[in-house]
Amino acid sequence: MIKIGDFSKLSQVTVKTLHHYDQLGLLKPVEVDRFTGYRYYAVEQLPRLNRILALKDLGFSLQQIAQLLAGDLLATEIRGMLKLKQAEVQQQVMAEQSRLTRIEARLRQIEQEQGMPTHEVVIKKVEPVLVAGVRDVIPERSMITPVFNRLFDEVLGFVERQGGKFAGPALDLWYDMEHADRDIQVEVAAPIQERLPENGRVRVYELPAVETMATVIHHGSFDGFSESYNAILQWIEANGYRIVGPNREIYLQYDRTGNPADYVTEIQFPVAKA
Amino acid sequence: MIKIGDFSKLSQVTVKTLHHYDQLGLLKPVEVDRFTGYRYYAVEQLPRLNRILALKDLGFSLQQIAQLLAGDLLATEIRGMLKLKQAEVQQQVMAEQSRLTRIEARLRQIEQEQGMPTHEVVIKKVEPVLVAGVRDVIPERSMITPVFNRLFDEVLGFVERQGGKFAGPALDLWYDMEHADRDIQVEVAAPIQERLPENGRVRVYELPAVETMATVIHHGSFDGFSESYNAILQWIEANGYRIVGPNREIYLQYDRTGNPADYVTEIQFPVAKA
DNA sequence: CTTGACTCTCCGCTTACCGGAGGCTGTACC
DNA sequence: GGTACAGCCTCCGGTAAGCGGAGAGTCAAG
Repeated sequence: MIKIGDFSKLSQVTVKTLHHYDQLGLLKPVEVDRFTGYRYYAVEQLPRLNRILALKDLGFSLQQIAQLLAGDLLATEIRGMLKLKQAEVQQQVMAEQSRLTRIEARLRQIEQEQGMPTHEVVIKKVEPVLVAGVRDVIPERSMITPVFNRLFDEVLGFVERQGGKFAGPALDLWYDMEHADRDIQVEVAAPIQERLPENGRVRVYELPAVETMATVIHHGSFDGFSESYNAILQWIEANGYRIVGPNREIYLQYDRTGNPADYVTEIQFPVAKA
Repeated sequence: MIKIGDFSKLSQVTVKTLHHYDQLGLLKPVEVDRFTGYRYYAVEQLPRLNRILALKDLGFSLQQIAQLLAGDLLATEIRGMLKLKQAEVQQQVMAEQSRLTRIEARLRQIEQEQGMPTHEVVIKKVEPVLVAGVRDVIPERSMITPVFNRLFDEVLGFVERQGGKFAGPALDLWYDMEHADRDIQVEVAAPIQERLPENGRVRVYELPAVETMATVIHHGSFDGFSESYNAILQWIEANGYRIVGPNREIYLQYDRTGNPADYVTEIQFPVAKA
């Protein structure tokens, strides 16, 4: 029977920690003086303490260790907890490694640009959206703006005539993944609250959810779009993703008659780990 | 100017988190209604929020992000923080991988033994200890106990005669790393509080510190020692360590006239990552 | 005007302890 | 036997990054 300080020295575990384990019931002293409250341990308790430390080292929480040490678990249950933990740690390792990749990419970027990059790419999950959309083909690049304006008017007019309600900013999709210069497949769409009957060229359907969407915010006129596109495409390349669907542009702030410097657009690319 | 809920939907960041960032000063709403306290955000704030998320993804704390975004850092300082973070994450990855190794070892052990292993190996750091020690050679295995008894008497008698004070349990060291059967080099030592003059065969010196010591607690008579030795040696092997010095045995609880079932001994092997 | 969806602040909770305050206790030394 | 002083006790608060909920006030639509 030794005092907590000596037990602490033997086991290399702080007194605070021993207090904590006592409180949790993980490792109770063999005796507690009823008058002074002093805790007395036995060296025979070292194996249990070591077991606690070993399990902690494997990544288990003290709660789980309490279960594991309670002794009322079957070998298969213990095996199950270990398997689970193994999977968790493997996840963790992969996450850290992709973090490393991103840090390296950022370091390279800093060398080049002498400062923090201006375009931040964020991975997010996108929910499905009910939209009214019109698809069309743009014959050549110079026609993009006029065609888009026409398509927006078409879709917005449709929703208005059908008495539908807008539910969020308008967006477009580029089905042409090869970046062709002519005959570009595009779609313009407006999120709506409730399903409307289709009419003419306008289709009403649900834009699919995307589990991993790489996104970047473009701030300012459309002239600078290519910069943002470069940034996100480079990021996708550098972080080992590949594009797996049409990209979207979401017009978070856009007014055809307003100041282009105030425009805010989100560019989205559905991606997956290469 | 949009309300927090809409900003939350746009950015996929919970309202709670936005509250938190506001409080920390990381991302203040462009306007707060002075009467209602309602927060109003602008879509132009999305880039900053995205930058926060990106840095968080790299593993930075919100405090560090606040610094990074304050803008009063030089490019070299930013680079330094990234380099540091990179090293940290690399450490982390290695730690997780060795954790995986340990989990696998434990799983194999469970398959074999149908339950939790009985000997827990723990890595610890050992401080230097001032000891009085006697070195000797044991001609053959059967002589271990008598020789040890004699050496213990020799050391303990020396300390007593010199008026020294014991500072912790007695221990021995096995210099013979090849596990020879005859002419085994051993040392028996007693920790003492203050330096004493050497005398006869007894040397007084400091046992070196060991950064990574693999240890296991053996509970019971010395007959079962080989089991504990097997356990720790297997563990060292399975976890990619190698032995880098003489192993020690520390007699935490030992009384030559007591019940051997109560003995508690700690076996220590200095190791390093292979 | 009412309802229901939002929003506010404040409080407590999470993990595995650490640090410190204020107050006993044990022991070594004179 | 007295007195330091180290050791021990309990209780409280803090850590990072929010989550959950209570209770109260606010906004927009019908």
